[in-house]
Amino acid sequence: MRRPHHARSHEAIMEATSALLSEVGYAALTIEAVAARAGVGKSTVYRWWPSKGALAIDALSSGQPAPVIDDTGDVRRDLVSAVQGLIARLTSSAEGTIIPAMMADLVRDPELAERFRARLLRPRRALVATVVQRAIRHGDLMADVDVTLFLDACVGAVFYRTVVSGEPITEASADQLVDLLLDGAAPPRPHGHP
Amino acid sequence: MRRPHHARSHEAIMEATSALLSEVGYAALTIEAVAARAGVGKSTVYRWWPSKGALAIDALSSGQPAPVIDDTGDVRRDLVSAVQGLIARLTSSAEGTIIPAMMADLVRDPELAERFRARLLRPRRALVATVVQRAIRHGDLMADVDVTLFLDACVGAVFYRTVVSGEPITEASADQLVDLLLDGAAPPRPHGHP
Amino acid sequence: MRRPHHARSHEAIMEATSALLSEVGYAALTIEAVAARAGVGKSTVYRWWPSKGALAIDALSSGQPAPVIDDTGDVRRDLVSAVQGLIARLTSSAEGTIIPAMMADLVRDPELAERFRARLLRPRRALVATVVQRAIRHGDLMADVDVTLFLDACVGAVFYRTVVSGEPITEASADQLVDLLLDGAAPPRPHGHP
Amino acid sequence: MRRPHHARSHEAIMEATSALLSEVGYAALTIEAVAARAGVGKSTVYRWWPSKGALAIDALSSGQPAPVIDDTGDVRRDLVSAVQGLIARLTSSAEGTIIPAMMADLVRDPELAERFRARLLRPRRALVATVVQRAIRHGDLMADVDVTLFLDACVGAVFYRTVVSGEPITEASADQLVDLLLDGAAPPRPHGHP
DNA sequence: ATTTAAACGAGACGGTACGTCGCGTCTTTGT
DNA sequence: ACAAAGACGCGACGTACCGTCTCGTTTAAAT
Repeated sequence: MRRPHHARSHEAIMEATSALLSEVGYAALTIEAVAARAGVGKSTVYRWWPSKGALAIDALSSGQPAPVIDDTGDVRRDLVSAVQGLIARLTSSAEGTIIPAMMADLVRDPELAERFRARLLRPRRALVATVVQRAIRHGDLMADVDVTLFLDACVGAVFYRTVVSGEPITEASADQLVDLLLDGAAPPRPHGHP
Repeated sequence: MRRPHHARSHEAIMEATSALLSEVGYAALTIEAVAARAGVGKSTVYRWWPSKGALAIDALSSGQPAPVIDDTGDVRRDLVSAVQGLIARLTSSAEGTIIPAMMADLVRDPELAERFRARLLRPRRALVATVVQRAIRHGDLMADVDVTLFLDACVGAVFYRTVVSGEPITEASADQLVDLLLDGAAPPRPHGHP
Repeated sequence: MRRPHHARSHEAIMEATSALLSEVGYAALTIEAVAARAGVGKSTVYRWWPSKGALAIDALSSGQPAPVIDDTGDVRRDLVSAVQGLIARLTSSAEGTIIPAMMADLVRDPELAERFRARLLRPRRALVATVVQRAIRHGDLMADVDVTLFLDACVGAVFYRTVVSGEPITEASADQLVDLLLDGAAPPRPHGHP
Repeated sequence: MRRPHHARSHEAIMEATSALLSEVGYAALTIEAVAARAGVGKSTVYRWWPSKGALAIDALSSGQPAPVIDDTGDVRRDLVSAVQGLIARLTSSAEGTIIPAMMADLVRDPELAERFRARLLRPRRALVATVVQRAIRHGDLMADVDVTLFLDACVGAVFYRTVVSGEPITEASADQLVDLLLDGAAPPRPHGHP
């Protein structure tokens, strides 16, 4: 069973990390500063966390306020609302900068990536997945929809636009995107695929 | 007219950067190493490039082999082929690692981000945009499709899945994705939107 | 009567110290390593020994094989043999390195120095002092010889040459040194001091 | 040809080292503190000096005031005066502590030992050697005296007594020692060795 | 053909953070 | 109850690059 590190230092470190993350961002976060701020030796940080990435992931996930996802039964409406939440989160400089900034590390370090997915990604995805799966059961989405791919397209579009392509994005974009994903870009055909 | 930096060193620096990028990746790329490898003083590098990000972008864009996009007239087929190419590029460790690794810097440095988009992104996007726009003209895609959003969804899904969600992705995923984007996830309705 | 620390750990610590001293030397000796090697907690070591110097002194003195000094009655011969033994000990890398290495600590810590003298130095000096004192009684050395100074000159010359001046020294040097100390460097004068 | 490092930093480092040596001693001297005190980056120190030992040796030798050795022609008197100087230097806490403290390092690091001998030892020895050699030429010392051994015995006795045996030593001891080395401990014999 | 100014290679410089090691003290755990 | 195990705050280690800054030296344009 995992030893629940001496509670004192653990908490101090998490708090220091959160504070520094929002003050200076991920790139300028240093383990040295975390330790100093937490009133803790560097080795104590290194003893429990293998890298600043792990530190940041734990700090983010321990302080997160359980994001709420609407679940009214109307897929379109629920998805739009979820996407709007995502856009808000990615464009508010706090989180919106941290996660892309961590990507360089995620790409290099598979263990870190797994920690990221387990602690930050999957919990949030599960919420949206629920909405999608119920919609499938209700016949509002086609039975053969690949839920995972659908989620990737949904979140990926927002993420990519925000971070990579840099095109302007507003909460209004949420409608467009959801329409695209639900109705497709091709004109409706009389009886399915030709 | 601006003197185009002394050809000698410029080329040597670009070559050294490319070589190091593929040998050690973006994160471990250092300007010191580039200068040393190019047989050039550090200040010569700094004179012409403001950051290692700029260096990498120029190195990547100067050596790129003009990606070819099929343009057969069949949107679905052309898009699938383009997405397959994208998947191949992002999962081959070379380029697939470099671009995500640069994101931390892109997010912090708007000028760098602009350089990235101008040199690497827009040229490639333009090719696919052409395909999409013609499809619109031919009536194969709906007239009100937002081309930019469509591209972001298309590329973003692949990018996000590869780098962030980490779900398995193969060239076969290209079909699924294109189907989703063209036909939508909702079941076809008899006469358009209710 | 003083409880002789729990025999088990005491012995294990002494053995670990001796082993490490001969493997890595005094400078690289650490209390952490001693404790680990002895299968003992660090605090157990600290409970009984105040410093690594004390540890080393005890380890050296507990394992020493009672150096034998010739005592044939011929001062010159006995001294030469004693000096040869000293040279051998100081130039064999094991002990020869440990004692000079401890000097930094001896100079800083008077209690440690006293422990060093009591446990390692005086026992050995006493043996040679015996030889010298008998020689004085027999008239082979002058009555006003300061035994302590004589011993310091004798051992100091060897020690200093070995460790500080670094001049080559062999067992043959023993003869030269003893001759110098017994006969002096000045030419013999007809009737004693003028 | 040796590059005479950028004079600025070189001097600042030497001064900081000297100051710290006399304030905290050799054992507590840290390169970090030297750099800080000199207003210099650590790497600048490491660039020019391989170890704190080298730093200390250079600092000591660069600031030394050319010790004066009496050379009156009377060997006994000159030697006594030289030994008195030596005693004074070794018992004044400044130098007296530094050199023994360095010995642990000298013993481990032959290059450092050589630097020590070249910069600190040989210059001083040369002065006394001159006195001894002239005495030999004048017939005041026997022709077959090994000058090096004589010096080692002379200095070694003082050094050893001060640092190792810890016996009390005063400037008066100088007379005793010189008498011992010049006249020997054995009673004068009528006509040389029997 | 000579001058002149820039760009150049080399690399020292003051810094910052790295990740590691051992200190000596203090706490927990298990027997 | 004691001792092993080892976490803790601390401080220094020696290394790697950062971005800036002299240094002479090419090198090619303008005289």
